[in-house]
Amino acid sequence: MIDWHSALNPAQLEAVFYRAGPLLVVAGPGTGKTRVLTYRIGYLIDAGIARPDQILAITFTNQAAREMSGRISKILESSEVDSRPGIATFHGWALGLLKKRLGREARLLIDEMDAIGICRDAVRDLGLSLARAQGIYRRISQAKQYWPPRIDKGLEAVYHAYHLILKEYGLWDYDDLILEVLRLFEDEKFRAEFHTEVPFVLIDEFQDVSPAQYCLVKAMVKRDGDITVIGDPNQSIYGFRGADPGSMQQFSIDFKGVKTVILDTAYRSPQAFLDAAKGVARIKGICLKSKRRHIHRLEIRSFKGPGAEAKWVARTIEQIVGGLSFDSLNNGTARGSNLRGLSDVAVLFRFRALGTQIAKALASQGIPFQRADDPDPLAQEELCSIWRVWEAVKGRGIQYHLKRMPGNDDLWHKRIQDLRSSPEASDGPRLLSSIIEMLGLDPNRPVLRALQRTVERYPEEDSLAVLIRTESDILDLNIEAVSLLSIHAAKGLEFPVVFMIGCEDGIIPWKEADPDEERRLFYVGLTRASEKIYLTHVRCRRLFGQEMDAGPSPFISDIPEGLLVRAQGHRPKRARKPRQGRLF
DNA sequence: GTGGAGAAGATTTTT
DNA sequence: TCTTCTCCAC
Repeated sequence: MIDWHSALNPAQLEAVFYRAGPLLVVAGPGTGKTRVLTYRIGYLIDAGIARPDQILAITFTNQAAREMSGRISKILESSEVDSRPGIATFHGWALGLLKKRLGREARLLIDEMDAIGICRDAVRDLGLSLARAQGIYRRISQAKQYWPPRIDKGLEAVYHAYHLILKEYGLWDYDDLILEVLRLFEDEKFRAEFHTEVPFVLIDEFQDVSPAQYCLVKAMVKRDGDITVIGDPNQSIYGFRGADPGSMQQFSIDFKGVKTVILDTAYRSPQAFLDAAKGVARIKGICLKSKRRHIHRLEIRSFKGPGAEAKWVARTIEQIVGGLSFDSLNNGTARGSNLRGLSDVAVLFRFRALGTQIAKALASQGIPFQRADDPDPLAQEELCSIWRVWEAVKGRGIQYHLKRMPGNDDLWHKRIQDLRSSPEASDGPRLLSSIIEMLGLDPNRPVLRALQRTVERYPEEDSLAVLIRTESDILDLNIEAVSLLSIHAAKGLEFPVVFMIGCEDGIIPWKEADPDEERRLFYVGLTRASEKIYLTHVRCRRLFGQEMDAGPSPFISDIPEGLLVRAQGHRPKRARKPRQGRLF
């Protein structure tokens, strides 16, 4: 028996039990968003309202999908349900649906790296050699965030050339998945069938859906259907991808009789952090109330340059995990030991480049850390070649992969044909060894051995890309290491101690970005912390060869002064110099 | 197909 | 400033 009432607060209960059509849940940071989603799914199943296969929950990342699956399994431990609800990202779900629906007609999904490569080809074919493929790809992708795609005049030629190549090789890029599914849904009959088969839809992080995804949501669910969307307009930080903080409001207009539930009890952040964040994001109306009683302040420090900033961050982390409690750090009175581990600490920044210096400083202090922006393992040449041969052997995009293999096309063609007709084609581990041998790689290299083990562990997994990426999964929060993250990447995560570095005008807000979105980004950063926040800025930073010395971020002055502690970056100069002169 | 010179451009990111 | 890409010569 599940004890709903002790697991959920009244607002959460209202959301979980609501049964009369479209539901909009506005959930501030740390108010139990995932909790509501998982319990709602659990309730639908446990109460016999829905069969698991009638439920589809869409999350923002694969990681979130995995986490939610795990939590639902836990909730349903005691109930006798054998199947599990569908939980996936938009893209993951779309790909599955397309494969099921189109069978052999389904195309091969390529990643961004390959898509940029194809853009390059398209640009070359058009004789526009000066244009930059990466920029073009970004613009094409931008256009495909809308339905129908918004192709501006200057882009038309490359856009069509790019898609012609995709078609020729039978490929889809990630954005195509959404658009192709939208195409499926244009068929009345298909739509009606879907409405009957999957009548319960839940969407997480709704403030960040793209316009095309929004259209898809409208197609997936009837206007008065059983849809739950949950999100926080103040955490909408993907405007560059077309997301619009107004989409939550729009939901109330587009769906019929929408019920709105507001979750305003925050379990993560202390009130001071919420108030500070609120000041920056200029939030009116909804007021989050913290359940955490302690008095906390945000500490601000100023440094001469990035080097000093990084060094200080490293030293402070060392102190924190060295066993000093926060209270003793703050006011000099040691009160018990709040021992902290490295995984309790995150360093957040506006963009990658800022993380590099911190990484260096941590490395030189011997502090273990992990970065969320580690490069895609498939970008490594060997792994990429292995993946290409694997895919070709599986019959996916043969022509395409052949073109991209180093060396002679015909030779590879023959080798791949041989492999395809041999028995190991359907035996993952054996296929992998053959490919490694064929490529002349040393099978004893640690990366390849790790890959071999992974393939053995998941013999039913057909996609090597999935295996490679799962293994080197971006961020493992259980590892004892400091997390270095962009603020974007930190969305949805929580850490006791958060450092936000580079709080300077021109960095956050980034000078070319939408200032309101930058405010929301700062809001997201501040609401990641549950115990301690350090904000740092430097007086002079060199970025892209240019000196930046515009002063601290204007957002800092939007934080009520009473919530701040201003501390010197290092020993004050004025005190030291004259004394030294006199004494020595 | 490689290597060197020169130019361009440089957030944020999911799949 | 630094990296990444393009172009052209060999």
